[in-house]
Amino acid sequence: MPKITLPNGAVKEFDHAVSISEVAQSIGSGLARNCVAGRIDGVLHDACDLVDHDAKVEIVTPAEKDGIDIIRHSCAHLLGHAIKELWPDTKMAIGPVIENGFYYDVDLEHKLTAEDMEKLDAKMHELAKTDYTVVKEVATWQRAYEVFTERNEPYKKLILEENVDKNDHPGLYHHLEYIDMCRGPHVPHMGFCKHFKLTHFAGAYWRGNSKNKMLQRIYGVAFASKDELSAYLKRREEAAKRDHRVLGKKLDLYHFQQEAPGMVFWHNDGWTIYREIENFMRQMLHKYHYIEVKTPQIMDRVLWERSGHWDKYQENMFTTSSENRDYAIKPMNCPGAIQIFNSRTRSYRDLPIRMAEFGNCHRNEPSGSLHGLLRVRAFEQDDAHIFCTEDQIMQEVSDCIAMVYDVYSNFGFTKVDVKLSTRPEKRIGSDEIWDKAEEDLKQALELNHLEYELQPGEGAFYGPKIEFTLHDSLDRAWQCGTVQLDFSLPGRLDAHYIGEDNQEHTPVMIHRAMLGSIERFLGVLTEEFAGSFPTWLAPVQAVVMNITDNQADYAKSVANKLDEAGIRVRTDLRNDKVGFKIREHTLMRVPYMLVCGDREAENGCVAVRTRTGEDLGVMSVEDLLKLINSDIISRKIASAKQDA
RNA sequence: GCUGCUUUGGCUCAGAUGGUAGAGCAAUUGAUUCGUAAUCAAUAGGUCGAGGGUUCGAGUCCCUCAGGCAGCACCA
Repeated sequence: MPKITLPNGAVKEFDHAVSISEVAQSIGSGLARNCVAGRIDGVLHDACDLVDHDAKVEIVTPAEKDGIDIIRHSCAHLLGHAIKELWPDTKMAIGPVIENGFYYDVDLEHKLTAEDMEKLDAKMHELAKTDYTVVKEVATWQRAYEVFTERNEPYKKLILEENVDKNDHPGLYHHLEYIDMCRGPHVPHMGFCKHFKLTHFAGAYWRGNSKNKMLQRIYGVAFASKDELSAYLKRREEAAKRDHRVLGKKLDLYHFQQEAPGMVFWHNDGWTIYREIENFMRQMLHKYHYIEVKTPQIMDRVLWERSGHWDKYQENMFTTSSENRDYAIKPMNCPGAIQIFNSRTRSYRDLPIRMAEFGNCHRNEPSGSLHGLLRVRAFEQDDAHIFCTEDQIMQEVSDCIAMVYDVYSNFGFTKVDVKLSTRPEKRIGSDEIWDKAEEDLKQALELNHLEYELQPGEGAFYGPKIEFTLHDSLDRAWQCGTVQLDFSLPGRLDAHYIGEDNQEHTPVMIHRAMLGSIERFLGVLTEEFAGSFPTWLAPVQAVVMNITDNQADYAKSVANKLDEAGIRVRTDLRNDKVGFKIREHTLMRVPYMLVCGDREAENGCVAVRTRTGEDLGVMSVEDLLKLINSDIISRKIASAKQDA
């Protein structure tokens, strides 16, 4: 006699155990039609699952996140159903839900092609259209094993053997002829799975391990409605236009070429932004009381052996040799910083020492990992190493975090993910110091009121770390800022200071970057602004243009005034229509376009138009300067974030 | 690095079934001097990522290498 409490507080009594779909039916036929699954006392269940005790029951529909995710999950099954019809010898691995969609990893001799994707997509739609009922079977381990033995599904059997307890009751979902194993829940019938699209194929290792066989991964997106699906696809298209690799070419910022894979040729305009970012960071270094140093690009291999990098990262280091000595091109700056620390005797009174370096690093990253500016082989870190005592960790880390947000806010970033990675299994240092270090990082995060994701076991072997992640236009995450504690390197490289007790102590080293690498940061920034850099960063801040040759000299004089005032200004005196020039510089995202016609020349004024198409009217050069300078000083970002 | 795809003039792209390359934009030149997202015309410019091979003949088929793209793996 279950008594069922609904979300609105209403209570329904039944004289028998009822399924969730029956509960939905008892509320209304409309809700029943939309019932994808349900929650019994907060736990997700299939619509066919029975409620046999007093419980709170909620009906899950496609209107909520769980509902649409269930549809996505069922789409993965649908994919399995369809692919087995087209290629019966396909071996199914795993098919989970991901953001906006799903994928399925399959093992199939035949290499799937673009045409195959269309065929598969069509087959899935065809099957879903019949709105067949999905039948859930709660099986025994044995039964499931037999099913997949009979169906020749070695990966499903492996999952059973390695991941499922023999006393468990795995769910078998029958999609007509096709059977998949899943915790569920799944849709009760396939009519829910209408608005999906297969998007691409890629390789993926079984169990995510590169030692294992590579399977074919089939990606798809799915939504509750046709509109949501097409809106999503449209968004993707728009996002692709903001790709920093596309914009980098269009805006003439930089280029890559075959002879230097993963290394940037910065053009004037890109390099201008780069330098502005550096300048800004130097101001921040001053504000947060850092000193700045510069260390050699190449150092003897012995140093890298001592630091431990040779052992661990040899494969990824560029090397060179001369006169029978082996050198490594630095992949990071810490050993260099320690040499400076070690260059004289340090007292506890000197600590903390905050030693910044715009360090150029080279890492021989795997070819397949290179990605525009976001993953390169040569880059400049806005690096710093803080040498401090254990007691100072908390304060220093907290200051670093505050600085990260100070820095990011100047660039207008709103979506910053924070992660805390704690002790891995293989590590150095005592548990006591790890306890303290992790606690310090945690407290520092909390002190700064940050929500963060805990990543247990993901820390470096030498210490825990905080990561700050930014996102590109397709929402791929890129680690930029980081604050890492290091209990290893100072000791390995003989860093020490004299303590209050007149004894030698090893300092703790905090390794920290705000932007990460200027290259990556600039890449993310380009996508964030869709190329419309705020005025303080814009490579060209204003273009002065004439209407006819009559005003050429006047236009030049205006440009000169701006130039003398430190504005990055260019002239466009070409014999072309203003409309043409406006269009061109708008596409180049120049913040201010200044038109000089006879009227302006007579009055010593300019007509001002912004890249967003706004007409600011006619004003004096002095007023214009005030306007531009206020943008620059405030690092104004409004109106910059427009679509590409 | 792995799997798949891809690589044609500065850029973006066409070039079924193999018979020695086309367009738009940009560029150059000329005309036009015309007030806020593209004035008109003409000209020039590729041997098709590199190297092999098959063929009477290859941008077009095969192999090797390199770059790029998507994802996986990696990311001090």
